[in-house]
Amino acid sequence: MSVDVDELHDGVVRRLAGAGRRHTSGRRPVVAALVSADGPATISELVDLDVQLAQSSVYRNLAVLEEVGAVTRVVAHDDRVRFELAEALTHHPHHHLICGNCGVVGDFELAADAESALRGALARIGRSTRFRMDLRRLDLLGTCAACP
Amino acid sequence: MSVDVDELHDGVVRRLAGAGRRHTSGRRPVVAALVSADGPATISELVDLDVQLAQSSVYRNLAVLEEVGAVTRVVAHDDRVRFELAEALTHHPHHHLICGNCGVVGDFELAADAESALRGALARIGRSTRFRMDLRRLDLLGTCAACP
DNA sequence: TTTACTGCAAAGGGTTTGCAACATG
DNA sequence: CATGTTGCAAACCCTTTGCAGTAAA
Repeated sequence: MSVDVDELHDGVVRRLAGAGRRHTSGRRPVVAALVSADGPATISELVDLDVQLAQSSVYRNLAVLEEVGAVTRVVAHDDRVRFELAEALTHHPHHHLICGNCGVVGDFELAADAESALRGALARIGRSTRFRMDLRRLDLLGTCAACP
Repeated sequence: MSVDVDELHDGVVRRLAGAGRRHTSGRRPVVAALVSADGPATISELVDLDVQLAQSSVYRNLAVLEEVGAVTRVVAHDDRVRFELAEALTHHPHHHLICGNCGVVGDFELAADAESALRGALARIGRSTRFRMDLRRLDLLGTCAACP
């Protein structure tokens, strides 16, 4: 991921501090793992990366980091929840491609014109429904290369 | 839902029979509940509709109905899984609007031109990624009318 | 020094499964 | 009648919570 890691780290610290939370030895590796992950990571993946960390702490830290706006919860397949760094920190707006078979999640970006066209269409949809559309999430289901 | 219920029912029976499964008293009410539901229903909603049914049977029947292509699993919020009748039976292609706050799910359709434009864009995305895009699912996250 | 945070283990809650009885084709 | 199906209850698995000790600011 081509992100300035230090700047990203500062962003996390700033957000934590702003909410009266601390930047601890248990949070740091979680963020680091999310930085190096090439897509939304499951909790068990994060736990496995650092056996030192207690599962419960990872759960709690992800909750805090989400609360603070540093990470985003990604709902993909039916089983596990996944997390990724918030776009506010990565400056990499993207959407998700979900494999309907195995549940793996990938990221993709839309070209600027496609993105704005889509946003326009969605805004119209939002007006005609009982939903306020903000395109906070656009997930697509397909089949990944590894699946039949 | 403006669907020919008898035809739909026949479709379910046909699919079950084709897979060597039986159309039973436990499956019928599940399908009926999905027909009357105005959107993807959670399993607990389905169980509550007919207290006669054992939870485990509802789970198993939904799995069978999905296997047979009669119902579709909808992944929405982080907690509960939802199910809806397969489009092959309802002939009502649609996408989903998910409330990012409370998790409620609504359906929506795209105008034909918007739909085909979107499909074109997605086909291009699929080619540039490791995914085979088939637009089997297009879920959008917004905020429902009932949430702040 | 205050109080957020951590680890451990136990509790929760939705989903799955084993098994014996039952019902469908 | 052969075998798919059902109910019940126990087993599972991921996630959450209580608590006492620890460590950030």
